[in-house]
Amino acid sequence: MSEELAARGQTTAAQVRKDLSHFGSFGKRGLGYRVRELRASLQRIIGVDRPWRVALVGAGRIGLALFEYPAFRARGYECVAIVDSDPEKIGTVWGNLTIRGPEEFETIVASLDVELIILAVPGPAAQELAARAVDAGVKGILNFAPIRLNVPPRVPVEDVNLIMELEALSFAITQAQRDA
Amino acid sequence: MSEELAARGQTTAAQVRKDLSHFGSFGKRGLGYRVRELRASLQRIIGVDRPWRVALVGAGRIGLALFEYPAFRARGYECVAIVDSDPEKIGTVWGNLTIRGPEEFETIVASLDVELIILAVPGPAAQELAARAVDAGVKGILNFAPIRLNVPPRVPVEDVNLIMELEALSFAITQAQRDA
DNA sequence: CTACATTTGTGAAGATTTTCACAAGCGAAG
DNA sequence: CTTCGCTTGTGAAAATCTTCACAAATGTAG
Repeated sequence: MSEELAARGQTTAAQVRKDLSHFGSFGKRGLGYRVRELRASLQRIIGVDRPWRVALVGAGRIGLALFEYPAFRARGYECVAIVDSDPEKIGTVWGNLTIRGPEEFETIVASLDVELIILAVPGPAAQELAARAVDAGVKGILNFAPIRLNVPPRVPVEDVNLIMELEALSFAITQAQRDA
Repeated sequence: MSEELAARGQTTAAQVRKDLSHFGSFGKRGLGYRVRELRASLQRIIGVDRPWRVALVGAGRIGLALFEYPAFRARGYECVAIVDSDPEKIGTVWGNLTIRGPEEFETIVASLDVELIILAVPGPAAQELAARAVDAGVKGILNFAPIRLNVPPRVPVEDVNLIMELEALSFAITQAQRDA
């Protein structure tokens, strides 16, 4: 069973068991893990056993792509607001939401109880919006802007930097060719 | 100087120096690093001292967002072809490129010398297209499909899984609250 | 109830990564 | 030419992570 999980996760059985042991004991010796139970336990540990309220900040191409990505909602991330600074876009309707202006940002976060933001704005605007989000009570940021956000350590930030991903590929390929 | 680089990279001076030492000696003791030189050396090591030819596979929202992202071209990643399976899209023009059908995929890769693909198609289609890309000579894959691609180890794959990034945020927040 | 076949959970060993701390080298100043 | 202040490059130590290997459980069969 831990063997099977290891194969799926591209790791080893011992690693799976050790990792799980950091959070508790989930299996039965001689038997394995009961899948539904393990799944539920892990969901609780990760914190995805309840929905999360998300605001999309930046209604550009990336913002749109994310907004339309059905897996988000399916996994419990519910987009409750969209903010953009482009006057052309403010007032536009996407799905069931109307795009709001940045001056309403704090109000929106507070009134809709936004916990996470997806920050998909150009680099220069990102830092200020991140700071305002944190002040307004946002608890985490998924950052697509190619800058390192300066926020208090209690607010986790996940950076998505596609350029760096491509560079990692370039490096791996270059390296492999050098060895050959 | 290594201090400054460390601050920027959210790490320590010793780490910066140790990391660099794996590839050679770039600074001058007592002096620091000459920025232009170091930069050029690193670009050569990473393999971004020359352009890379990229094909976009999947012309959905994500594909479009990436295609329009100016930083790609600016960093030397040149999109030379777009492939999609939707008959509605085939023949459509994006920028300077016409969207091609998947039956032309191998021909395109060979004739245009595609080295990397950005795989932005729904999960079920991804594995087959990845395999075909590898057979056609593609050297690396940036994968947006939420599956683990099965390709030979000589072909590096970088996965971008936005759900997992959000889950990492959920976990960090949940964990922090538990500690408090 | 006992022996057996399993598979987890986990200390201990081994491997890797990070940090420490300092010698080696460099330019400047005298 | 020598001394001094500074910063890199790097062995050694410390910390962390991964693998190993086996005792502790658990169900099954006799």
